[in-house]
Amino acid sequence: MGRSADVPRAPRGIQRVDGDDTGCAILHVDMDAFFASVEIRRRPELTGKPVIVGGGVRGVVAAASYDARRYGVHSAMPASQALRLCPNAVVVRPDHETYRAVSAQVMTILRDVTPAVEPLSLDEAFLDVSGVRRLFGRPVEIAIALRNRMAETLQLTCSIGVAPTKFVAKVASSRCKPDGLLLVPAAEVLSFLHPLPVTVLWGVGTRTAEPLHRLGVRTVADLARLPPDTVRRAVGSAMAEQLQNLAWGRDPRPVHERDPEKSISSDHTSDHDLVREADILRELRRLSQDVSQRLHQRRLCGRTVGIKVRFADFRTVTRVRTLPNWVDETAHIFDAAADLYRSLGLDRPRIRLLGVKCEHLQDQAQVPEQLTLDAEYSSNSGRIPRRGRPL
DNA sequence: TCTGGGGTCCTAGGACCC
DNA sequence: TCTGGGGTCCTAGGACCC
Repeated sequence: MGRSADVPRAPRGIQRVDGDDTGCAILHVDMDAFFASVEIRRRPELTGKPVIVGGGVRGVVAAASYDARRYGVHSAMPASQALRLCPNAVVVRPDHETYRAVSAQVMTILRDVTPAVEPLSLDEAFLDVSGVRRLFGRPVEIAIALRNRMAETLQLTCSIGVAPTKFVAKVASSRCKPDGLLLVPAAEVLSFLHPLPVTVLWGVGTRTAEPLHRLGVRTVADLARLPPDTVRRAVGSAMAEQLQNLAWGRDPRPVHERDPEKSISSDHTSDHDLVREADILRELRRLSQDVSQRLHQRRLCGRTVGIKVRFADFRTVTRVRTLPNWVDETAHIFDAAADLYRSLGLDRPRIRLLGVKCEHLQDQAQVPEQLTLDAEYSSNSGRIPRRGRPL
């Protein structure tokens, strides 16, 4: 079947390929409405329809096709609200296994160009193409070839930003979506960034935007020109320095492969609030088992176990405990989680979400065997030396 | 309107050690 | 008798990102 002609052509995005791409070695590749596009590819009858991936009693939108976005639907929006905005949307339950498999194909295509690929999530990655110029041509030529390759072999569209730094490349890809390609030449970085809203900066979400807005900061240029002391007082010193660097186009972070994972967690919002302790403990055990399985898959164990409890009123508490031993078995993780839960001393709680996590991760091979033995652990259980705040 | 699930990083205070 | 300063680890909460 001549499928390449059937690539869903939502509105074609901005295409800017002219200009000097010398020094623009960073590409940010972002698949368009990834989960939704994968679902539409699997069920072509959905082409042209508003598709929402997500849903559930208390669910949110994980991805929305561009036909759904026209109604104001966007990811992370409560599904109930999305359906009010777009009652004729087709709601599809997420199928993360398939998304992971397609994501692996995407990353393979990227790594065919260069090993310098840094995945950010299933549907996004940075590439540093400075080392493959002789092999594959200028950065813009590489970006064009990648977009063609995605369309031909995967029947999926992506948007690519080409720029001198990661941050600018990422902003560029977000400004040309969907199905776009945007080059930001080195000489034009500031004229590109400065008119944009300050919220495009990495780290400026709704909360950080508040003090900035109070200072009259609306655009990246406003922030760039503010005295550093003023920015520090508004957002703290670490954040201030980072934001002003980004605002002046300074972003020396290299493209590198992912760091090892630092934590593994599993949490779940129940369709209906949990109130009975037996139900709560059953859920903690299920989550502990999930965390344990993923630790085993990665041949890891952890030394710190934590829980998260979100009440019906959305108030959230977390508790963590660093154990004397490394753990990876369900029973050990659950024992610690249940102990932490009981230490909260809750009286008839209404709980909408429970979570379990493990951190301080270490390769199983590097952990002395006897430290994970059951006997040793259980003799400690419940009498773990505590520091800091009593629970 | 009613808020998922997977993560990372930062802050601030306290304990503890040298 | 009064009391420094640096460094590390631990914990709770929160902001942010996809």
